[in-house]
Amino acid sequence: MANHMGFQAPTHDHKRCVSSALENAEEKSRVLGLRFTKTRRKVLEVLWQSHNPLGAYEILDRLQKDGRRPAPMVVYRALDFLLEAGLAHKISSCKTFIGCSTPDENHEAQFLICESCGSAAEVAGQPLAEALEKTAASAGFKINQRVVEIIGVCPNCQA
Amino acid sequence: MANHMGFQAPTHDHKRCVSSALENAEEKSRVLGLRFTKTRRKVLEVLWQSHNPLGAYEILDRLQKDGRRPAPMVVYRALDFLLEAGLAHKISSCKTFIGCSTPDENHEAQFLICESCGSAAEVAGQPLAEALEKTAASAGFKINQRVVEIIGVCPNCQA
DNA sequence: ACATAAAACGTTATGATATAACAATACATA
DNA sequence: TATGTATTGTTATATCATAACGTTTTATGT
Ligand SMILES: [Zn+2]
Ligand SMILES: [Zn+2]
Ligand SMILES: [Zn+2]
Ligand SMILES: [Zn+2]
Repeated sequence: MANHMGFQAPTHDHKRCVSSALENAEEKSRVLGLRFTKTRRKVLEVLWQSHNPLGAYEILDRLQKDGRRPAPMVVYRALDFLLEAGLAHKISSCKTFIGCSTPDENHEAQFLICESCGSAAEVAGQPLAEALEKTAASAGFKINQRVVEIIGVCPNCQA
Repeated sequence: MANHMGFQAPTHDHKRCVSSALENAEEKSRVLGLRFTKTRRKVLEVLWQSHNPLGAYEILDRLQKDGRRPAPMVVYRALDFLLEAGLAHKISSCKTFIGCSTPDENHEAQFLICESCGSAAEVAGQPLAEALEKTAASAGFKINQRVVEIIGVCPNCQA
């Protein structure tokens, strides 16, 4: 079962987001024969502590609580796996990482990022993807990868 | 007069791109009362040496040829000015900078970036901007800033 | 169960990108 | 020319990311 897209209400049951994300990851790894190891699981857990994207060194800080702080490589390697497996995304413009809310199928994510509360939400890509495709086609350009990061204010912070 | 959008043919007269970009910058600075100083001009010249975005330290390398290599701050400060003035853009996903090809009016740029030759082209934002707006609106999100960077293969490199 | 090879991990070191802070200089304008 | 403001020069440091290599764990064939 996939998590929802879009921004979650402040009152939502976030434990469900977490457990669902981890179950999805287990399941996807099992199906694809990927090794969802302890470190990788822990990093994904940390990413899902909130809907706010985290920098690699913030992730390190939070891993530290379970003992001594690991070296940066540990986190970057785990992140490489999670990105590769489609279980997390990188947000280039903020140099941060976030758990994928719809890991069922691999996809490139398009994000809305709130500059007030720091949360980020994936948005459905289809209409956007078409607009990108059209734009590229008219320039004779062949798309391989899309980076779409929209910065602004989320509905929760507007209220 | 504005430079063109889209990818330039390999045979195009690039000297015109350069002179036009610098003239535009002079003019815009004059009109807005900005100080288009020697360093800022030199950095913009370096950015316009090609249609390929450059990292800050690549820019430094190229400034070096006119004497000793300045400190990174020099380039980052000049870039801050150029970005602020709408004379250049940052491409987050590549950590690079490129001269703006349509500096007449301030705008956020959307880029096509060729992973084969490294060149990048601004594309007309209107249809895309509408798609983004629609997507955001349906999530109740208020847009302040857009990052759209499409990676793929340019028409020149497909031929 | 055992041997073997591949994958993942731990650790140290280093590279690449970006900013802070402050003194010195150039510039606008009164 | 005097005065305040913007820009520059310089040193140091913060932040983000990867290289390299030896050890441990895991999967697989015998
Ligand atoms: Zn949640
Ligand atoms: Zn918010
Ligand atoms: Zn040109
Ligand atoms: Zn190309």
